[in-house]
Amino acid sequence: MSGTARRSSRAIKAEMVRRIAAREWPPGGLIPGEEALAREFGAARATVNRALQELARAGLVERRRKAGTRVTLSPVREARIAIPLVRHEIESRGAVYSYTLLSRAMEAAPEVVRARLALKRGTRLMHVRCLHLADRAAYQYEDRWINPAAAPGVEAQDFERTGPNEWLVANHPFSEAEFAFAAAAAGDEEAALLGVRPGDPVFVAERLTWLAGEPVTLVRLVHPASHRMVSRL
Amino acid sequence: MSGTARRSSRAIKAEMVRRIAAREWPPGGLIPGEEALAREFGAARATVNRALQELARAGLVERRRKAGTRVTLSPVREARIAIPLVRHEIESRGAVYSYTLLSRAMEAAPEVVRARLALKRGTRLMHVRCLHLADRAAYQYEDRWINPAAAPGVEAQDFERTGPNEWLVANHPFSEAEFAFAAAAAGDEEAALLGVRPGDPVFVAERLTWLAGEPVTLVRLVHPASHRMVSRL
DNA sequence: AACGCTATTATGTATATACAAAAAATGTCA
DNA sequence: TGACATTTTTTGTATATACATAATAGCGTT
Repeated sequence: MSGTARRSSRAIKAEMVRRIAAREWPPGGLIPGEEALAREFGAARATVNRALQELARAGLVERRRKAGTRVTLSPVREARIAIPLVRHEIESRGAVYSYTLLSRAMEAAPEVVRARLALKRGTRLMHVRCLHLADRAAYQYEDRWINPAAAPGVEAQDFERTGPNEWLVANHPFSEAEFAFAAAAAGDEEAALLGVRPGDPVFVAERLTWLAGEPVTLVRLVHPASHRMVSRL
Repeated sequence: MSGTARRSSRAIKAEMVRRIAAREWPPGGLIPGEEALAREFGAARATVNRALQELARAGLVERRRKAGTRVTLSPVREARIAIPLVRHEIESRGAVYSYTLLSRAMEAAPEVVRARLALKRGTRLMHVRCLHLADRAAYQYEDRWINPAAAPGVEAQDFERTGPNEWLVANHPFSEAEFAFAAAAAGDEEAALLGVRPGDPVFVAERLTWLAGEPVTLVRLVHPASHRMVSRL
């Protein structure tokens, strides 16, 4: 109730991180309960709770009711990777972006796609294939399936001048997403489009998005091996 | 009962997601203020605030004081990628982890390594090469350079039974890191070790860490192309 | 010992209240 | 008009309180 500076959950969190780093709270060790910490820091339990929940989300501690909170034994560090629009990615490198539509059609979803999107057999999806170029050189090959049920209006889009991602991002936000990255050997068609030899290594990013539980789109983005995805922690 | 469920921040969040999905709250559109929403949902403002903050963290809405909350128009989203210990990664798949040390020596840093770590010419580093196996099959080839100035005690480690990463995470935490992911063609030695043919695609992860500005380690982790790095948003 | 019930306890979350902070909107003055 | 200070609005966060929920520990019965 006092007008003095309150203990911020951020400061509390920082101090907790320090203790974990300094091994005052050793890996695997049980740390004091929220009430005790609240007393120690001179803060409300809710404030300590917030700090601890954030640490738990960051993977530094593990919490269980009744059992208490303990420092994670093997802190899984996390790297954050920005997923920009291809166009911005290319333009930010000072290159000229251009775009080519390869194909666009409503098709019955192939079994692999249907299964990954958990759709009913026979569902028809919009299938778009296109190429993104940086300074006229192939930069990314995009093979995308869009669920019209979750993205009404797709069928009216021709995707002649702008890619489906730009349209989706502007019109159909997603609430959940799954990303996968891998290396693969270029297929004949991909190779021809990207200007590499069949069998050459390519960098593949796959993205699957949902909005409120309904699958929106599954996309496979293929880059030549020279592509590097970089992230700083 | 349904009364409590209705007031939960989860339920409120779900309803908000639904409205965004249904475009009742269109992309770029301003949504009602917290107080109005609290009244509408029959909840406290703190509860609505929590729901909105979670939506903001997920990138679905953008919030600014005084300006209010609006549905995100062009989300430059971020994927978080977990960087676990190889051993845990393998064991969590239910496979048996094993480890083989290939070489360990103090060496003058090659020019490429020296430059990336911004070290003085002639600096000697610990060079460790090893292999991580899942159920006796090659899973990851590790080629690592460690700066003894930032990781005192390396020279006393033989790395016969456990890899350098386990020792590093337990003894020399880092404050900054740079990650890079790419596809590459397997070199002759890598290919032999990983059981693939030279030139076959491999997935390469590079990691560079610093502690308080001083470079600690540079590591190149090579996986067969079957490896997928997955992340959920 | 094995099982199941209950009490205990730490975390999880909602609420009302109060105040802080940021930023847009507005007013003031040269 | 334009720069700068002030007001107002909206989100951000701390607090005390209350109750919910999950999981353990303990007890008693068979």
